[in-house]
Amino acid sequence: MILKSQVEWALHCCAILSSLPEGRYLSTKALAELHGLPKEYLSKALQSLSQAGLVHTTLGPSGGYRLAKAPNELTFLDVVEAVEGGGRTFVCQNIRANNPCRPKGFCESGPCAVARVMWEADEAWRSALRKVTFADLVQTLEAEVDPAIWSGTFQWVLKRAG
Amino acid sequence: MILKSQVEWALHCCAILSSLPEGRYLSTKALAELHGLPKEYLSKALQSLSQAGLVHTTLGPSGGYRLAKAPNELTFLDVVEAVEGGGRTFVCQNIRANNPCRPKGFCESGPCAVARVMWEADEAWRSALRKVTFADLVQTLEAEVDPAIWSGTFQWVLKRAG
DNA sequence: TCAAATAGGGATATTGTATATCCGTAATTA
DNA sequence: TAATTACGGATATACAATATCCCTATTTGA
Ligand code: SF4
Ligand code: SF4
Repeated sequence: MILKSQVEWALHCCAILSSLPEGRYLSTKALAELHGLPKEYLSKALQSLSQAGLVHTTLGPSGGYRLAKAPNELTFLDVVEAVEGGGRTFVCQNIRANNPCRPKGFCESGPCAVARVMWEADEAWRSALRKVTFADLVQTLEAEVDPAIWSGTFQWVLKRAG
Repeated sequence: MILKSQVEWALHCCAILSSLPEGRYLSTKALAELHGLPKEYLSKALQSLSQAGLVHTTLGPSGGYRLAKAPNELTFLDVVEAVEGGGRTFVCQNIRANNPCRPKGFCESGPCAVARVMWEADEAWRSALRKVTFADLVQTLEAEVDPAIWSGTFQWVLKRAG
């Protein structure tokens, strides 16, 4: 059970977009170059973000992406669910219904204890991701990343932002 | 990102083994029949439990599986990790290393903020599963499952347990 | 006005993992 | 001794993740 790599890509892209000045847009091409990723495939991840309403887009030269909300309104969970989907990690196949001791046509009353425990764990996972915003992330990165690289990257991005 | 169905199978099998009288063993064949599952494939899941040391096995006729620990010592996390593996759901591909603004050979100092957030969420998930034991589960099931089916299943199992 | 650049979407190929089955071996029991 | 079991290896199948390609509509800017 591993998250698709698109999740990492989308998280990094949103981190970059979070520190983009108001009103500027950054293209798929720039984001792909910056992270060393296949442009066409990264585009799919960004489209997922767009469909989820997390980013805003413009067309044409100098077009691209910007965040649709302020960084402190955008959570990790938003991004993860946009590309990974909001489904449960535990899908119940209702194998209890195969129990030969049950009378035919016996109807179960709701999800059983096993499934509920697993779903609570899912919720704990989501809850942890919901607590962290991209404002938090940028703050941490600013403190941790080498200042030369940080500002170098910022300049690199600004030069390409439309 | 979906858990394999083996996880559900293993959880159900451990639930059954939890209410098995001390010293008795239940075979793959019986467990497969009870849940309506392919015997050969279910066997792989049970072998995972065995390799993880969660169950004890005996060979020959009347052989099979029993829990290696008491039900209140066996957690959901034990079983889930035995069949799904203990790896992280977020695997960092270190795409920050592709940043063209970085000097060549620049060496990152440990995992970055993005990965840490994701790993903390994983830990929250694991923590939730670690809190629930099979003693808890059996207690819940006894209270919820139709008494006729519960005791019927118990008899069915006893008849086949070696 | 027009050429270039962009997001977006559909089609498709490739890869990898989950699912499932089959068979041989060693151990154990009745 | 014959039947039954766990176990592991090999293999086949189904499906999802990964990756690329191509076409369209839109917008920019020269
Ligand atoms: S016991 Fe729970 S998890 Fe298992 S099949 Fe029934 S509802 Fe699903
Ligand atoms: S920023 Fe974090 S998650 Fe992304 S590649 Fe670097 S270490 Fe991995």
